[in-house]
Amino acid sequence: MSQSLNVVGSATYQRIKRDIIFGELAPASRLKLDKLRERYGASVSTLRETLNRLASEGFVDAQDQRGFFVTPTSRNDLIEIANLRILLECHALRLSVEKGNTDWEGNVVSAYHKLNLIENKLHAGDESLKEDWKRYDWEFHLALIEACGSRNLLSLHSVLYDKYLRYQMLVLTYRGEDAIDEHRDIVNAALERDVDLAAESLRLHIQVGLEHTLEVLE
Amino acid sequence: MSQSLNVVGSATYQRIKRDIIFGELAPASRLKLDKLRERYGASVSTLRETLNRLASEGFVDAQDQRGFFVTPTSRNDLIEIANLRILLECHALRLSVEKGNTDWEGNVVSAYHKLNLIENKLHAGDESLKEDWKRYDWEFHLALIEACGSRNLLSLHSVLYDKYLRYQMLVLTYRGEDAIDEHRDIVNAALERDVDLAAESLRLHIQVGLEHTLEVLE
DNA sequence: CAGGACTTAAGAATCGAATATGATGTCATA
DNA sequence: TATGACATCATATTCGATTCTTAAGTCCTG
Repeated sequence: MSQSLNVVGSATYQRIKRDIIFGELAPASRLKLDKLRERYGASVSTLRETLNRLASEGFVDAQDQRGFFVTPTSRNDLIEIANLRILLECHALRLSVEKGNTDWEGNVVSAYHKLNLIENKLHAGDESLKEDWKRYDWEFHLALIEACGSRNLLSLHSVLYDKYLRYQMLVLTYRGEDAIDEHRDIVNAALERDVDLAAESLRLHIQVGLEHTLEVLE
Repeated sequence: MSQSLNVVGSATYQRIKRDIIFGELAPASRLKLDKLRERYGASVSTLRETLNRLASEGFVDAQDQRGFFVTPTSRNDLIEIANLRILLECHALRLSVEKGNTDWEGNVVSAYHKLNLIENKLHAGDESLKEDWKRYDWEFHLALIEACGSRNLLSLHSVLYDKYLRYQMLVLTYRGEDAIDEHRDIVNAALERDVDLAAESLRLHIQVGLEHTLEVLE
């Protein structure tokens, strides 16, 4: 979303955020400025800008005079995140399906196609594609709701998506054919402009994903 | 919400945010680091931390190599904000009305009572109470949804509330008896545990407020 | 007069040093 | 031995100076 686009700054922002989402910076672990300076090659000031930003998005915990920590994970937090994602994403999908024009349909079909290719490969056992899968899944879900007409809604949603993604990355398992089927159901309903069915399919998709993640999560 | 509580930092954060919401830093105006340093007595680094934070909350626009600007306002943005507030706050209210215990009821009654006192004074023409009114209105709306059981939801909501508030402050007018009545309807329905009616009353309250603001806005 | 290259000034981005704070360990005293 | 004062250290916070980028003039040339 709204990049604070400079050179060192936005680069470290991207990298730290990515490392948190992909679990390379473990939940609840401490983020010492000096260590981060080594690791990311940026000065304390730049790092602090980044960390403050991530703190307000909820990926980092800022504690008074005690520094920064990766936001801890919990089952309860995951449930909250998933439910909020359902609330926002289904709402956005409804609007999008109502308003979407030809370009929107094209983007949805294209994103779905690309996601499908990757998912079939993943299903065939190629584990090296996790990073790609993440990108295509994101682009698919985004394409679906992009015609909702609310920048603010899309912006809130993107943060939620990333938070949810962190939990998925934590458990690391791929759901396989089920996810493929669910995606298909959503696309079909969306393209047929069946608002209710599309929203319900999406809700189910997230719900099932949540349950799956909760199960695997220790 | 989640304070990055230090001394200089959090103080300037609070002050700048307040100044944006209350219109003392006008929409779309440029935020030069030097000027801000004079005005808030903090160094560039500290200011940049603050501004980055406000940027990720959406109160400030950060443009690559061109600095910071107060996020501009627009009718369309206002509409988006109001609709999102309806979506999140009504959802939270439903949960809260379902789950709220005795303490919750007590807080709601208390917050409502205090808001009522202020609103009657405002209605009687005492304009000096704007800052107080803001606080009590916030505490009222928060009390209602506080038992929703989702920290994440409350956190998203609080940002939205503030964004909406900025528009209210922009038009400066007080809606009078109508608002008083609307608040009463919400409380009554909430205390009677009529989930649907409470949510609908709240939706109406925000909707009417939106239309009022849109009308006055230029 | 129009358009482009050069110069200059304003301001943003970045940095490492200086300061302040909280955590930890040590010692004296009851 | 338990407790509290004190010193020490690790680390967060804050700052102003330095470097880099962009925007605005200015001048030269066709």
